[in-house]
Amino acid sequence: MSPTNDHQILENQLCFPLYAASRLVTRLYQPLLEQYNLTYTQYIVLMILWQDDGLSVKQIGEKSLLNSNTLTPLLKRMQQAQLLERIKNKSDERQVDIKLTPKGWQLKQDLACIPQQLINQTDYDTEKGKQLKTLLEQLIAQLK
Amino acid sequence: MSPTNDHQILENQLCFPLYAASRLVTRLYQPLLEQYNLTYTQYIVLMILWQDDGLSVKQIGEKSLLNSNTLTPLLKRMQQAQLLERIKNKSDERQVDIKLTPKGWQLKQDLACIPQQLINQTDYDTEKGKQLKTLLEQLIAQLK
DNA sequence: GACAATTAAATCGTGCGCGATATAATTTGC
DNA sequence: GCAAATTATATCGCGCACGATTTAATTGTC
Repeated sequence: MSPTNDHQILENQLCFPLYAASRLVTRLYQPLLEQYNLTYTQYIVLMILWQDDGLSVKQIGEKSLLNSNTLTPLLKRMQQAQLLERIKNKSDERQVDIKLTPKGWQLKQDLACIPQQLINQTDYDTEKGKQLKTLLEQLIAQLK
Repeated sequence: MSPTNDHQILENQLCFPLYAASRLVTRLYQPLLEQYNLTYTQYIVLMILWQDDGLSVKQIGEKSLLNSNTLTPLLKRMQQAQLLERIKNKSDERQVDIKLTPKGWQLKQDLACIPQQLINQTDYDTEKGKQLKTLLEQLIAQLK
């Protein structure tokens, strides 16, 4: 039994609530997304593409903060599910551009209700949500 | 292209910064923990045990918000690494109690510097950190 | 005290995450 | 123009996460 450092106590760490909250929120999404055979990470990628279709794997990685070792298999699964196409870029053949299929676009409508549904379901204070989002974005900016 | 709902934009969602920040912080820990052959989740479990040795798998699950399907294999790996022992509880044989080995306790000293090291490394504003922690804990309490 | 219900871990299958490395295409330097 | 460096994906291996199910022990009910 060594002397206890204040920082070593779980309750004093920022990292644990971050980790726990992230998982809890993902769990909240999961049952809603499951109806469309989507995972949470696939949903993130869809949101990126709905806003900016045709991005390359690298560009999706920059927005999602995921690398090809996660994205390549994930995008292949989404291609299998006919949500998107993977197209070699003509002018730079190293690059693979991702284009949503009609089915991928359809999901944008199908899932439109999800965010509001979660807000209602949890009735988490909107003001606190905004504060939390701002603080998280500052942290991300610093770590990225 | 369907009408864009404000909530469907990645930038307006709370869930994404939460997910991204959590991964970024884990990445920050990873190289430091790797020196001791630990993963981030194993580190969480160690912190729980340093504070409360001898807890059952269920109790560790309550504190970490992880279930046996994650904890059982993780604890077995930690047992393999001789960080802890898994002991059948005499008075209730369904229960497995987890006791740290000397090597598991030793890590408490070895890793004592990590939290401060990360604080220095990122020089993230302490006041913001506290605010963020409070907001996250409120969110967790609501979702748990 | 037998038997149904409950509880604690373990097991199984799938999909991330990510460090490390490989492969192939493009760019740079000379 | 060609070899070296760089860049974009892909591949590999391992360890989470977690829903669903199984197994074994305990508790509750009559």
